[in-house]
Amino acid sequence: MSKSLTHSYSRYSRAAAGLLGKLIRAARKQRRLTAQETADRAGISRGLLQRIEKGDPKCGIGAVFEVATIVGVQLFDADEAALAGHARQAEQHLALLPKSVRRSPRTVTDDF
Amino acid sequence: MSKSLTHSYSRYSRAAAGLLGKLIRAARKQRRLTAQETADRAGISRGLLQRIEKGDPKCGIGAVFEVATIVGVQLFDADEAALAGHARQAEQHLALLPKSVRRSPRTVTDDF
DNA sequence: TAATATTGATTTATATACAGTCCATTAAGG
DNA sequence: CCTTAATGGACTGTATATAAATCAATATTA
Repeated sequence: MSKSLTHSYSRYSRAAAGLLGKLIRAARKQRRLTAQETADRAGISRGLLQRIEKGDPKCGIGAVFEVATIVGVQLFDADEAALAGHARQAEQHLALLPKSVRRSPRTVTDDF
Repeated sequence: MSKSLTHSYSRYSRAAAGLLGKLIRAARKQRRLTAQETADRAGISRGLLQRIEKGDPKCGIGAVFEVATIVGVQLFDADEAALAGHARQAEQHLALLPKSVRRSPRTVTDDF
């Protein structure tokens, strides 16, 4: 079954993916890297790189991050150390919250 | 063909995906959203949400962004306006660069 | 503690992401 | 210019991402 994913992403998500693609493309050009060379280094195909730069939301996030790193686009702060720090922080914070969530029958609206 | 993707992501990419997952999970708990409810709103399955929160790099970036938005994790600055601005900027910048890159036979090293 | 909801994990079937290839077009640089 | 490389599409086959369903374990609230 599965309805072939009629589902479309929110404007924000599409904008975010598109922006990231453009940033990657600009960064790649700045570094004067060929699409092929960049793809090779990222371990992906040139076709996938095209989709990433075009902002295709269906691209794997790992591949996108990989390319972003290679061309010098940093999504979060900076180095791995910072990343690890963030992760630890997120986890500690998590520890203070209940491990599962019991929802009271409340209605919520999506607005973004 | 296709070697079943022996390729593994760089430490940074894996860390970034993992961090994002943890941030999403923490944010979801803070908002007291059920996994099921969050998945429903994002238009994805609960299983995929689990993988996203676990930091699986193979998850589609669109799905990840969608969930991130829903639970209130902003990757870039803030609102769509800012996003559009960034995109415009990235594009203008791009316009100043050569449309294709001609590489001089130069060797480069990956170090991240 | 009892009752119930949430989670984590696993399994299966199907849609599709991706690699690989080819071709036409465009653009760089001699 | 002319040559050659880079890019943008399109197409195909295969691996796999994803939805859906189920079950056991865990956590929450009454």
